[in-house]
Amino acid sequence: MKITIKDVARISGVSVGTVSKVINGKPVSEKIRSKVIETIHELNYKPNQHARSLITNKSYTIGLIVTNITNPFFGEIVSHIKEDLEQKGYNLLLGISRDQSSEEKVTIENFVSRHVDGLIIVPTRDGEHELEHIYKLRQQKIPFVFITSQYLGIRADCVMSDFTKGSYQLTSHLLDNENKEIYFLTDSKELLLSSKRIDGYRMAYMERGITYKENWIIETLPNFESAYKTTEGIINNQIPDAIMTINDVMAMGVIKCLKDNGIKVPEDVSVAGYDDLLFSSMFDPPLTTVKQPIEEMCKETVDILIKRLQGYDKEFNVHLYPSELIIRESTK
Amino acid sequence: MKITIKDVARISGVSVGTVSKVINGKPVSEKIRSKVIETIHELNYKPNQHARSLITNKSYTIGLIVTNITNPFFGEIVSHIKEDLEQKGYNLLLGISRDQSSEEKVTIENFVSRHVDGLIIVPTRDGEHELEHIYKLRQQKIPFVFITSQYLGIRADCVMSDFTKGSYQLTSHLLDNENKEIYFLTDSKELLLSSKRIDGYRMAYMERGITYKENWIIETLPNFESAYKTTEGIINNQIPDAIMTINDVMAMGVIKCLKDNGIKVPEDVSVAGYDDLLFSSMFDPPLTTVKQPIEEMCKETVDILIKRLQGYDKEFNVHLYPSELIIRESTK
DNA sequence: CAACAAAAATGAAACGTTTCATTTTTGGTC
DNA sequence: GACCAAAAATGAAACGTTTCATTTTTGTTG
Repeated sequence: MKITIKDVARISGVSVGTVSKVINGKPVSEKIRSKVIETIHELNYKPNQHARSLITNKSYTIGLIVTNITNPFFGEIVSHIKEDLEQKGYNLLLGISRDQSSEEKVTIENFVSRHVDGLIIVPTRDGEHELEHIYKLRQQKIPFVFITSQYLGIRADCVMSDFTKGSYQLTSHLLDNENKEIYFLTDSKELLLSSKRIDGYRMAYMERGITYKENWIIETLPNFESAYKTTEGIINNQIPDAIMTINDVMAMGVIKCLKDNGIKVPEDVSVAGYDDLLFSSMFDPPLTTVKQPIEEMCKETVDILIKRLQGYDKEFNVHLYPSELIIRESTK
Repeated sequence: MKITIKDVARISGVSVGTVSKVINGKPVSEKIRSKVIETIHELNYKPNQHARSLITNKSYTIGLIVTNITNPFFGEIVSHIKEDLEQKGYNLLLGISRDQSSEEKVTIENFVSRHVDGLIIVPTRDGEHELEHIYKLRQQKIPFVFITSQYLGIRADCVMSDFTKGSYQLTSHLLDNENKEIYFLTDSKELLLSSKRIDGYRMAYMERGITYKENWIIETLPNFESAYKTTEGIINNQIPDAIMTINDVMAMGVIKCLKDNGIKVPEDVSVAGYDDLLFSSMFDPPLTTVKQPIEEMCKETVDILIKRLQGYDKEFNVHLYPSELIIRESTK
C-alpha cells in the first residue's frame, strides 16, 4: 500500500495543504511542522515526484547528451557533471549521440517529452547544418548549455577551453625545441574545434617568422586507426620533426605507427596530443599534451544552467577556459 | 501554450478517452485513428509523461548505478546498456556510487522516489555488509539486476563473466609458456571478483602439479598507482617470471614500474591484465588479457530486467558468461 | 474582554493523463 | 426496416500533489 500525503495529513491531524507546506519549506507553525515531520519519518513517506511534476512543471532532471562515453575524456565530463548536478538536487538523464546530429535530435525530443528542466549538450560533428531541434528548444524556453564546443548557428551559453591558445602554446613549445617541421592531424577543418586549433598553430609559426606548409595540416578522422594510417602516409614521403594531433588517442595512434616502423619517439619524431587523458601519462612514452580544466568547466556549465533555470535571461555567453601545456616525454 | 490531449480531442472531434486509446495502441476504428494521428502531428502534440506516470505508476525509466564511469570498462557498459534500453523504449537515469555502499544507498533511494521502473547495479567493493537498501528494493517489488559482480547476501539476478575460468585460462597460458613463478595482484580476497579469480589461478597450478606460494597472491587496491608500488616491493626481493593482475589498468601500472626499473616486458617478466580495455591493445607492449563479452552481457542484463518488469517472477539466476583469452605481446 | 489585524490552516480546484462502466453506433439477420 | 449482439466511443473518476481563495486561530491593543 502506497503512503500518500493524505495519510500523513490524516495521521498528523492536519490538512493536506499543510503537509504540502511542510514538505516545501513554506511557513508553518513550529508545533505543526515538527509533528508532521515526525509522522513523515514514522510512515517513511516519500512524495510522488510525478504528481509534483505534473503541477509544477519541474522534474528536477537534467538531460546530458555526450557524443561517446567510451572515451574517458567524456567519462570524466559525465562524472563531474553528475556530481555537480547531484549536489544541487538534480538528477541526470543520460543521452548518447554517437556524434550524429540525427541521434542528438531524437534524444532531445525524447528528453523534452520527459520534461527535463534543462539540457547540457556536447555538440556533434555534423550538427552545424541541422539546428532545427535546437531552435525549437529555445522557442520552448528550455534552457541548454553547450560544453566542449558549440554550434555557430545559434547564440547560446557555451563552456569550452581556448583551443587557439592551447594549440598556440603547444606549437610554440615544439618550435622552440628544434621541431621546425610540424605536421598537424586535425578533424574536418570546418569544425570549430579544428579551425580554432589551426589558428593557434599558424600564429605560433608566424610570430616566429618560420614558414610552414598548408599541406602539413591534414584532415582525418579523430581516432586511433585513422591517425595510424595517416601517419603511415606521412612517413612514406618524409620524416617530419614532429606530429601534433587534436586528441590523445590520435597521438597514441601516431606513436604506435612510428614505433612499428622503427622510428623512435621522441628522438626521431616528437609527438603531442590534446586532452590529457588518464592514460596519457601511463603511455609509453608519456604524452606531451594540453590539459583542459574539465572539472572547473563542468562546474561552470552546471552553474550557468541552474541560473537559467531560475530565470536568468541576460545575454548568452561563451566561457573560454585557459588550458595547460603538459610537457612529458613524447616530445624533445 | 501547452497542447494537451484535450486539444487533440477537440480538434479531432472525438473524446479524450479515444485519443488516449490511439496513443496507447488500443483498438479504435481506422477512420478515427488516422484522423487523430493527423491532428497529433498537426499540433505536434506530445503526451505529458508525468501525467501518464502518475496513473500507470510506470516511468519508463531505468536507474543504472556504476561505480566509476571514468574507467572505460564501465564507460562501455553504460554505453551498451543505454543503447539496449533505448531500443526498448526506456530512459536511463545515471547514478555513480564511487564504489561506496553509502552512495549506492542514497542513489537508490533517490531513484525510487523518482519512480524508476527498475535498476541495474554494478556492486560496490564494500556493499556486502550493508544490504538493507537492497532488501527494501526487493520488498517494494522494484526489479533489479546486478552486472559484473554480485552481493552474496541476497538472491538476485546477476550477469557476470566466469572469473574462475578466465583466470584459469590465463594462468594456464602463462604456465604452459615457461612462466612458473607467477605473482597475482588482486583486490581484497573477500571480494567475489578476487576470490573467484584466485580459485582459477590455483586450479591451473594444481592441475599441472606445479607448486605456488600463497604469498605470491598479493592484495592491493585495483588501480595504477597501487599496482606500481606493489610491483616495486616485489622486484626489490626477486624478479618473478610473470605478474598477473585483476584489471588492465593495474597491469599498466606493473609494466610502467618494470620499465622504469630497466626490466623488459615480456623478455624478463611477463605481465597480463584483465578486461581488455580499448587502450590495452594500444599499450606498449600490447596487453595479454582476458576479454569479457560486455556487449552480450549488457544485452542479457537489460533483457532480464525487462522480463522482470513484465511480471516474470521465477527464481533468480546467476548468468555466467565465458570470457576470452586475448594473447598479445606482454607475455612470453 | 471586545475588536481587529496578522498569521496560520483549510479544502477544493487544477495539473494531464488512463481506465472503465456506460452509452452509442455499426452491421448482420430475419 | 426492426432487432440484436458486437464493436466503438464516451465521459467521469482517479492518480497524488500544489496552489490559492477562504476560513479559523492567534495575539495585540485599548
